[in-house]
Amino acid sequence: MLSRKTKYALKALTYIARQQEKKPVQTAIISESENISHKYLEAILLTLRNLGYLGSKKGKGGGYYLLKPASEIQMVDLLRKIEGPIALVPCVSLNYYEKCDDCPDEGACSVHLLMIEVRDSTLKVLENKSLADII
Amino acid sequence: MLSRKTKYALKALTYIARQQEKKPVQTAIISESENISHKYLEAILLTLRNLGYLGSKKGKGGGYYLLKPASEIQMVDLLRKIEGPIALVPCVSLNYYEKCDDCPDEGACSVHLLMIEVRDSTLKVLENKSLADII
DNA sequence: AATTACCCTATCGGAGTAGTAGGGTAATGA
DNA sequence: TCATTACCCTACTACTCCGATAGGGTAATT
Repeated sequence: MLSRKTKYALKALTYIARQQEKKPVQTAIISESENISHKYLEAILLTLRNLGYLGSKKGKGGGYYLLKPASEIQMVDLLRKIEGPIALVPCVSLNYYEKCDDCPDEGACSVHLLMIEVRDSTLKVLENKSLADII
Repeated sequence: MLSRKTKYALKALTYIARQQEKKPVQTAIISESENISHKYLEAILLTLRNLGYLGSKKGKGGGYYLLKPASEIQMVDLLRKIEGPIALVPCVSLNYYEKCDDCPDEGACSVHLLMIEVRDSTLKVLENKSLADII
């Protein structure tokens, strides 16, 4: 299941990306439009900024804005950074790999092999999606 | 992420399905072979029995056994019943649908549309997999 | 009748999530 | 300059779920 945090991050990014002008968007506006708790959204936007997706401008007329064109923001990267692994079990994760403490042999594990297939099909979708695609 | 419960359930089922003879398999044997807490496994096997996947036999020489051929046990069904929804957000779940409290219009939600694609690609994998396929 | 193995209830610590509280700091415009 | 606006940061809390444990009860074999 996708966390609310990730969902909010996606919604906020699409909201910002949808703006015609490059003007910064205020957090209050996003939180009202998308029905997200204002303070909670602040924390998320801050994360997105620290990840290099957003820039911010303080003072009157300030807010958040995209640092890259929406077409260059890939869904896979975003989800991995906010949500964590794409894979459903750590032992098939490409970016967050962890060995199972119980499995002596991954190659012989039926769950392992099944989850690789699931992971790959999910990746296929996410690797071909940018922020621009979902606006 | 897949819960340990589901992973254990899959492992237990494959273990039972691998037996040549139709003889019942004891919980103790499964828990030792697959490194699963014995008591916890008991609860899982009980669930699988109540779901109609397994039968059980008490007394000496008892244990659990498959009620259906492995080829008729579909991964989608199993995962849905043990783990819950396949979808990553409730609003795109086919079997566990729930409306988002924040979204006024699902059709306009970018997250919604993206997650439908992810769900469908996952389903495509799981719908073509039976227990027999992953042994 | 004793053994074996299934069956059930209750409980618990730990981890993570969503959200709140409250304040601080920097940069605009007037 | 100075007040306003809006970003920035820390800490805390209520809540839920998960994996696991404890301890016993019951039914069916040999």
